[in-house]
Amino acid sequence: MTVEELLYKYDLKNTGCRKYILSELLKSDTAQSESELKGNSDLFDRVTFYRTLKTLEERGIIHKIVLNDNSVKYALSSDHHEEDHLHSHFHCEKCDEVLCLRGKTRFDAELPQGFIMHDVFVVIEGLCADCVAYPVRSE
Amino acid sequence: MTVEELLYKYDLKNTGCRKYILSELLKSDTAQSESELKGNSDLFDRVTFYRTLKTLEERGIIHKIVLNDNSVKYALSSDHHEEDHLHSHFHCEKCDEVLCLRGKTRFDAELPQGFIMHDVFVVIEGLCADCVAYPVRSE
DNA sequence: TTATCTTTGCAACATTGTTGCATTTGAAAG
DNA sequence: CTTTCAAATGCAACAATGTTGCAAAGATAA
Repeated sequence: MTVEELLYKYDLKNTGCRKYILSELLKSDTAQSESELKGNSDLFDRVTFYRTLKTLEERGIIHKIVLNDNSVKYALSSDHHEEDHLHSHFHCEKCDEVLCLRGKTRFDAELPQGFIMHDVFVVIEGLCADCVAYPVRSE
Repeated sequence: MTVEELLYKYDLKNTGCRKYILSELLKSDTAQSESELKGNSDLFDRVTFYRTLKTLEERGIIHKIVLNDNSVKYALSSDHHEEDHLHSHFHCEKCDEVLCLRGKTRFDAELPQGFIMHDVFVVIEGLCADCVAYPVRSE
């Protein structure tokens, strides 16, 4: 799916910053932070980035992942994203990559009487296969 | 357990900000944000608060909960905290209270080949019993 | 092409995280 | 009770991020 198709599908105008962000996210299979998305390109204002990410998130094209160090990353949502209330991600402590784990996790909770559960956000901290296989000594 | 006993147990000096923060956390059964802890008291500098929370967290007396809106709350750790690698909390969308759910949750994941899991952080978003029972209309 | 609604850039401000350094304080030793 | 020293605190300062208002530029439909 191309960026243009994506924007058309979600009834959003075909603007520069949106195209830029979506194409960056389409390129990579891991979630990206705002600064990773920006890279060293100074194409758009910081506020434009902020608002564009907000819009894309509100429309459900992308979703936000808040990590335990309060950093934030963004990833494309899958089609059946809204139906799923369990949002699981893996965060590599070494290389900082974030991977969506849709459908690969199970969660269950006994809440106190009267509580209602809407959404569950899971962040797994650990090491990805690359960082296990090729640990970097220099640090 | 008193604040003084707690500090003694963890080999920390009996200082003003530590006593203040720990007594606030002992009072309440829910997690508190830095500003909630502070209240409108101006007893300690912002940086002192920040560093004290950091120290208490590093020593394992308290732990940090990062919510999906990137706000942060703190709660006292239970004794067997270190052994447990599943950290689950409930966040009420309405009243913003955060409750620890130690031992009340189960989690399971199929990670890709070679990945290693260290810790799992879960935040459940929903409504607490009070907010279900007495919904506030004005908003 | 024009008209209109949306997006963007810029200025500005709030909150939070973070460090360095000088001063004060806790508590252990004398 | 004093001295002493490491540790804690307050202050200044800066970075990163979140957020709003407003004017200028851009996208799309007529």
